[in-house]
Amino acid sequence: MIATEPLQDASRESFVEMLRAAGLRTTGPRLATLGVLIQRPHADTETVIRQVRSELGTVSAQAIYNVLATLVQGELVRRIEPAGSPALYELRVGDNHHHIVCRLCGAVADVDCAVGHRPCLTPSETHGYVLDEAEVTYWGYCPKCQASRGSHSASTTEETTGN
Amino acid sequence: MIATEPLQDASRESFVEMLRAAGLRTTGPRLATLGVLIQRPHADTETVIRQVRSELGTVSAQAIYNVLATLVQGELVRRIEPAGSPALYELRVGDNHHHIVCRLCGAVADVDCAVGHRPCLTPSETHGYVLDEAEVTYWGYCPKCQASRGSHSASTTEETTGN
DNA sequence: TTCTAATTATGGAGTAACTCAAAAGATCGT
DNA sequence: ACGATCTTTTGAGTTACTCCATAATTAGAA
Repeated sequence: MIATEPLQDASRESFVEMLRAAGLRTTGPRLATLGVLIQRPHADTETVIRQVRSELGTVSAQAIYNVLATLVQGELVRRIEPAGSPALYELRVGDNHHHIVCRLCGAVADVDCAVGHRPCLTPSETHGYVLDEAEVTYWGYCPKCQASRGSHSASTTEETTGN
Repeated sequence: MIATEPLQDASRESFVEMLRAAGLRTTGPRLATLGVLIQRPHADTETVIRQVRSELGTVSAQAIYNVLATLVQGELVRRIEPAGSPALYELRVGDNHHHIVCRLCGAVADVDCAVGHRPCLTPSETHGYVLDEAEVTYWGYCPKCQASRGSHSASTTEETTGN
């Protein structure tokens, strides 16, 4: 499942459109990165690098850092950074959804936000701050880690994420 | 305001008690760290190191990393890690309060949680996860950064935090 | 109070996850 | 196809840690 994904090919057209709509040039690393993120929501940088390389051959890590930063800035990609985890990236943007993170293996799952737009919650006291977003991170144990409780056998398998 | 703070001396007794209650030995770096955190909620490691040194003289950075980790484990201190920021530490534990973070300067303020115990929110769909905490981070602009909008003059002054 | 066992601090090395900058290369409007 | 502009490469540098072996300190027993 490394060369010529049908899924990728099918999405390629829309990726090009997405990039153009954001005023960005279409380059190999950008298309490949979008392809990885469609297949692996919540991928970290290292996963994106590995997957993009398996598709395109040699690509510098710096290029991927640039691509991800550009896509985030262009609002095609959202970056999250749960405590203790490196940055994770996802294609789902604009719906202000939230995340559940497993304390043991770091697996991430999406949770729809009941409100759906930012900020979905507002505190009673804002200390003079002007708020535009409420980010909610739920912490707990994923199904797999619940099974192997006590024997803390983390990091061997993941769940909803695909690192 | 560097040597012999009255505040510190007043709190010293209760710090000793806190440590003993958690089954921890009372050492200089630990007492000094607690002292710093009472004066500067949301201090980062580097701030704690600097302040502890100004009080005790030479203390290794590693010692402070150890102290902070120990205090967090003993539940005397809470560690938060807003995206884009190094770890921050605070003495307020056990009330499940939340935080407002300034997008420009990183200043952090506390927000009381209406519910007050964990988890204060529960999502509709948990994907099989067992949840024990809902962490809310509000993002926005602190009063000082609102004043200097557009001219992005961040990082010069802080607000509620004291880095 | 002194000793001993366990814990804690030091110093030095090492790592992950980035960021910065200059030069070579690719993209796209014309 | 051309050239201005944007991307990628290459390589160095930074931050915020973590790991380890050794030395120092502490708490509680004798």
